Amino acid sequence: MIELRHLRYFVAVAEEGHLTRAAGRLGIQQPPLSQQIQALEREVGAPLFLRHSRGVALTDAGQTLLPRARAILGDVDGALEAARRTARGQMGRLAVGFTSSAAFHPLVASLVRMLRQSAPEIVLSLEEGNTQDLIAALRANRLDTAFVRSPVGQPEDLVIEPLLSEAMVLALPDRHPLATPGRRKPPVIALRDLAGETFVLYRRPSGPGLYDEIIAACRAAGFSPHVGQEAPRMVSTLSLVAAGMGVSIIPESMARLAGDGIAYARLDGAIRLEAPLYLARRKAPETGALSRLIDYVRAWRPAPAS
Amino acid sequence: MIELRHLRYFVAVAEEGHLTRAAGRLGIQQPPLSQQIQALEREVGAPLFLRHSRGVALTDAGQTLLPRARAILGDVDGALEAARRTARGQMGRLAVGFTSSAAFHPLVASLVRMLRQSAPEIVLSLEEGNTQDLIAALRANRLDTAFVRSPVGQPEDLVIEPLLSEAMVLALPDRHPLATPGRRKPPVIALRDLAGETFVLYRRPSGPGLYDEIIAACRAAGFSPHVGQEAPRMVSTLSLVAAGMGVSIIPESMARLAGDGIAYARLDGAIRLEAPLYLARRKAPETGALSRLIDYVRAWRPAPAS
DNA sequence: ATCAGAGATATTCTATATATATGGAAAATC
DNA sequence: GATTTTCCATATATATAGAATATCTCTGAT
Repeated sequence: MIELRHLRYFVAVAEEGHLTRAAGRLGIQQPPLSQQIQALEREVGAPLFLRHSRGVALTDAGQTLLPRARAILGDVDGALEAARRTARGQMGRLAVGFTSSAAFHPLVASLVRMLRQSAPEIVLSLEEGNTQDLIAALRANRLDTAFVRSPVGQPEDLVIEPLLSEAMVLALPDRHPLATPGRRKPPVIALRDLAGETFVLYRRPSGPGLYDEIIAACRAAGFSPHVGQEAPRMVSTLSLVAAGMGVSIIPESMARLAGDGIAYARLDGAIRLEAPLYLARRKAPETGALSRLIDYVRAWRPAPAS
Repeated sequence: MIELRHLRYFVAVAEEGHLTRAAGRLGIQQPPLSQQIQALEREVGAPLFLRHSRGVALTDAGQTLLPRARAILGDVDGALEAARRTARGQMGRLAVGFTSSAAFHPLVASLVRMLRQSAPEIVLSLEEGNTQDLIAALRANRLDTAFVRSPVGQPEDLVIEPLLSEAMVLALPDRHPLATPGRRKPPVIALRDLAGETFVLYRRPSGPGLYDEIIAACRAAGFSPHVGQEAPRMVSTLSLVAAGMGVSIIPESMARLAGDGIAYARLDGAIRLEAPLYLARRKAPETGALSRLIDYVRAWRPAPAS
C-alpha cells in the first residue's frame, strides 16, 4: 500500500537526481531509500527512474508523477492546516440565528463585522426567525447559535446565556402630543402618563416575555394598559406606531430604526423595563468558530453614543 | 509524520461514524484504529471526532478535513494511474522531428492520426528541420525521435533504423515535352532520356545522400547530369521545377504535392533509384509513448493506392 | 442495578522501515 | 589499462511502530 513516505522520497530523489544525496536530505541512509523507491515502482508497475552511473533520471512515468506527487504533498499540508484553522475558529461555517428585535442590536452588526474582518474564511449564514423557530433550528443542527430575547427556560440540551440587558423606550407617532421633535435628547416620560394611550405590543406565541413585563410595569404605575393591537413580530409594531395606531415599548437598540413618523422617548416608572438579550446554543462542546463568537459577544460593550 | 494510512482510516471512520465498524471495513482491529485516529488528531492539534456513547461524529475540524482527505486519496490513485498510463505509452509528451521530404510521407500522417485517436493523452509536438538539426535536437533531448532520409552513419549514441524505401520519381514542368498530361497513369521515362536536361537537386550540407545516388544513377545511364541549381530543401526543388528551371528527382511520396505546373513521371534506369526513410532515436531505453510509435511505424505498410 | 455497546488503554507481537556492511558496475583518474 | 572513485543494489540485522489480544471505563438502556 502506498504511503506519503513514498511520495516524499520520490520527490526528493527526483529533485536531487541522486539517491545518496536525497537520502542525506531526507535524513535516512541510502539503502532504505533505494528500497522505498523500488517499492513505489513496484506499486506503479513501471520504473520511475533510469539508473545511470552518476545518478538517476526520471523516466516519462516519473515525469508524469512528479508534479502530481508535489501537489499531493502540498494538499496534505493544506488540508491539515485547514483543519487546524477550523479548530481555531478561523475557518468553517457558522449559522447564526436572531429574533427580529435582536437584528438591530449593535452587538449583532459588530459581530458580523468582526468575523468578516478577522476570520474571512468563516462562511457565516444569518437567519432571522421567531424564538421558537430558532430554538427548533438549534436542536435540529441547522443553527449553531441564536440571539433571542426571552430565556425560554433552561432546556436540558441547550445553554441560554444572558448577554446583556438594555433599557426599553417608548415609541410613539411623531405627531403625538407627547412627542417633542427638534430636541436632541429624547424626552423622559413617566409610565403613568400613558394610562390613556392605546398600546401596540409584540406578543410571543407562548410563555412569558416582554409583553407580560410591560403589562406588569403599567399595573405598578397604577393603570391597566389598553392594548389595541398585538403584532407577530416586534418590527411590525413600529410600522403600526408610525401609522398612528398607538404607542409601543421597545428595546432601546430598535430606536435606531428612525423610521418616518416615529418618535422615541425614555421611560420612567416604578418598575424599570429592561429587555434582555440571550445567546442560545447546544450544550455540545463549542466548536472553534462558535467559541470565537461566544468570546466576542461576552466581551462586547456598547460603544459610547456618538 | 502523517501518512496516507491516517487519511484512509479517517475517511473510513467518518463514513461509518463508528470505530469498530470502520475497523472491520478496513480489515484491522478497533484498538489500532483508535490509536491511528488519535495520532492524526495529535498531528492536527485538535480533535476530529466527538466521541459519543453510540459512535463518533465529526467535529468542525473533521468536517473541514473530510472532503480534502477524500480528494487527496483520489489524487493519489489518479497520480499512480497517470504514471502507469505514461509507462504504457498512453500518455505523456512526444517530440517528433522530420525532414521536409518525410513530412509528406503517408506514414507520418498516418502516425499522427493513430496517436490522436488511440492515445489522445499524448501531447505530440512535431518539428520540421534538416537532418543535421534533427540529429542535434535528438542529442539535446529536444526530440524523442526523428524521421530522416539519410542514414547519417551509425553514431554511438543513436539508433538509425531503416523503415522503408520508396521509389523516386521524376518531377518536371508540366509544359515540358516529356510530360504527357491527360493520362491517368504517369508515363515511364528512361533515365538516359534526361541526358540533355537541366537538373534541380537537393543537396545535403555534408555527407552522402540522394544527391550522390542520383549522379551515380545518371552516370550508369550513360551521361553526366547537368545540375543547374541546388536547393537547400527538397520542397524547394519542386518550386524551382514548377518555375521551369529544370527537372528533379524526388521520393514518390512527395509527388502527392500536386503543385501547379508540375508533372510527374516514373523512372527507368540501370540503377533503381530509391529513397530510404529512417527513424532516428537515442540509444536510451525506449519510453512508453516512443515504443508505441516505434511499434507502429515498424508495422506500417502503405495503403493500396485508391 | 445490571448489562450491553463503544471507545480507550495496556501489553505483546509482528511486520516493516531503517541501519550497517558489502557487492557490483560504470566513470574517472592515474 | 589498471586503479580508484562513485553510486546504486543486495543481504542481513535491528529497532520502530503498527496491529492483535485482553481488559478497562464510560454511557445509556433494560
